Amino acid sequence: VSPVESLPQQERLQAFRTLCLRHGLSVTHQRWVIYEVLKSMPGHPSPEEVFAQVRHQIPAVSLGTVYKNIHAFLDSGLLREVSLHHGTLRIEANTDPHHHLVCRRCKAVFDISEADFEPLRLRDSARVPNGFVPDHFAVEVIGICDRCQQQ
Amino acid sequence: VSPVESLPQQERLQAFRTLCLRHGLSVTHQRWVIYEVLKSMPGHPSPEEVFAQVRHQIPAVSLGTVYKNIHAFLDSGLLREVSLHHGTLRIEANTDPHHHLVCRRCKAVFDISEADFEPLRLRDSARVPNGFVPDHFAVEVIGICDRCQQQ
DNA sequence: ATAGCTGCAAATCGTTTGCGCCATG
DNA sequence: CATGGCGCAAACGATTTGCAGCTAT
Repeated sequence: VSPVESLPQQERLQAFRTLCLRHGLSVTHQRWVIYEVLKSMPGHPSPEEVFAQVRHQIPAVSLGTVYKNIHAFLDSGLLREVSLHHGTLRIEANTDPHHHLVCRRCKAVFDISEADFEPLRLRDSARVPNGFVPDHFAVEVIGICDRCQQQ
Repeated sequence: VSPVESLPQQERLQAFRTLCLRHGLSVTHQRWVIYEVLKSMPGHPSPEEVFAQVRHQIPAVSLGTVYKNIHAFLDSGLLREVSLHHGTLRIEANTDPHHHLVCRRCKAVFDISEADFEPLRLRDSARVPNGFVPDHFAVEVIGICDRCQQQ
């Protein structure tokens, strides 16, 4: 439970107003409820899952509104998506061990050799969920590519 | 240019036959062309992009066949996809610095604190594409989760 | 006031599936 | 000759869009 979530609703709303102001978004009832739902859901919800929850509080809400608001949050940088999501399947034809550089703006992906990293490993103290057996690491270096830099 | 790509076509085909045998796939003309196209394309092609290329060599090929073969490659482990692809957008509501554990089989995602990793960094010798400005790392620990383990 | 947001319904896009025919092992 | 793969077309699920009325600033 993060400190923000334990604040009374009044103060959470105030914090949300500030956040929206900073990110250039206006504050609507739907947007506020969608944000609260996002923050309260465990894991990494999909738009449909968010919609289902929001519906409990605003029965007339539309799925389109949920999508529009999620994009408002992502585009303004107020929230992030879990992983680059091209919306389409991408095949990795490079079978050499390597990782990826991803441009935050245009989502272009570049390869970078695994040998370019200092060895990566979990601390001995790391607490991994029960019984999860790690196999390998996939690293994304998020940043801005040359082209996008110049615009 | 990988060594495989520079072999004459005859030998590449032979290598492909071996690969298919090892992964339990039969060898068809379409499958072979799709594989060659995948290997020859720079970057991380989408099914549509592959389809467009394959069409140059087999005008009557169908998009469905491209999808089926891509899945044959992925399911058999002959190739990988670039990144976990839920097929749906996932929102990251956790704003604490953390990384992800991803189950290869069911694609479930768990959070793991950034503090659980030994410090991650690029070697000084690392060669990053011109002008790419790194911002932060996103690590996925790929493996098998408890539930999937037991099935 | 006015620019932005909402709900609705239709459109679009990526992907999957069912089927009758054909190629591979 | 038996199984699996092919092309085709229809189905499907996720996401986007256009629009007319309402709301926040």
